Amino acid sequence: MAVQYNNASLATYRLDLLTPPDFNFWRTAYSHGWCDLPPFNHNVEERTLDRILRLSDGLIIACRLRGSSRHVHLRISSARHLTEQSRREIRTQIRSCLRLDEDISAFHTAARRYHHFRWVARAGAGRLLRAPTVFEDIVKMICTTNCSWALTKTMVINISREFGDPCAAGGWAFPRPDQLAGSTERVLRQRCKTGYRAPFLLGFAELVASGKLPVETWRRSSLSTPELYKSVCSVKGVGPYAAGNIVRLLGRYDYLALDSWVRKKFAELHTRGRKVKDSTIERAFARYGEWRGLFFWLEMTHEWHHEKFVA
DNA sequence: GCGTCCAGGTCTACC
DNA sequence: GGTAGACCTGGACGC
Repeated sequence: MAVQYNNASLATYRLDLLTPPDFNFWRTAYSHGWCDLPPFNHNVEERTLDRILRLSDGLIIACRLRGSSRHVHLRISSARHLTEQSRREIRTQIRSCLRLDEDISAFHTAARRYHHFRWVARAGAGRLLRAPTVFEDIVKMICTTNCSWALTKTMVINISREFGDPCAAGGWAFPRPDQLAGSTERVLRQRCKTGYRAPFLLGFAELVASGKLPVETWRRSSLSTPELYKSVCSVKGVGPYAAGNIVRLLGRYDYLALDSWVRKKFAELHTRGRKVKDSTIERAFARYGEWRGLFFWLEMTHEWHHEKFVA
């Protein structure tokens, strides 16, 4: 679902975001599968990341992001004039997606202590792409559980198309909680292919839309990580794997978020393919303390960084 | 082409 | 606290 830029009625704007010295655009954009799920899209050859954003006045715009040494360059397609307020919102949302305001210098300092992780700081790795909203991250994470990546993509595309608002440049904005809450289990099952996850997604959207579950406050929560993890686990359909990944996107890295893929990858890297208990994996990474979830993910995806990210 | 089996996380009921 | 079975889809496999 590529964003189209050939509509003559669209105005094009350009914005530049200054980035921290320890930031690498493409390693962040391609840090995990989110770049592959709409309303994100990406182009590996051109190293661009596309994103459809919803602004507070209801305007839906398309952005194409490209990185350089100290900037992220945005090309924005909009059907309406972009006010200064709109531009501020776009900057804020993209900065949040790319974690530009997250200080990971302590992580890079820790990484330099380990020979096999020295590449991390040199490469500017460690920031994980996230959605503009916690709501979107959690809906997508539920859609990753207990299925193939192809089915996850199908679910997310269908949810966006069924409930999201169309973008003039092509594609859809991700639906708001109230838009998803207005659905039914039947529609989610049959048209979105979410299967047994339908009541989980509907219940979650209803709680967020009603204000009973203020998930957007979780990114600035003062709760300890175990307390925050417990809150995330309280969402029906979110278990240890999904919660571990969600708290990473909230900026907490104490959980490994084990799923079948990383278990297999760990076995390949450490035990010649022999399966090991989860507790063995936990013990192996315990020494990395509060950053163990991030060290773990970067080790599991080390090949990506060396095969796909050589600058 | 059809039927069967299996993988993939989480929930609930039960022990 | 631990375990078994159900949930749903799509891919692999055998016929």
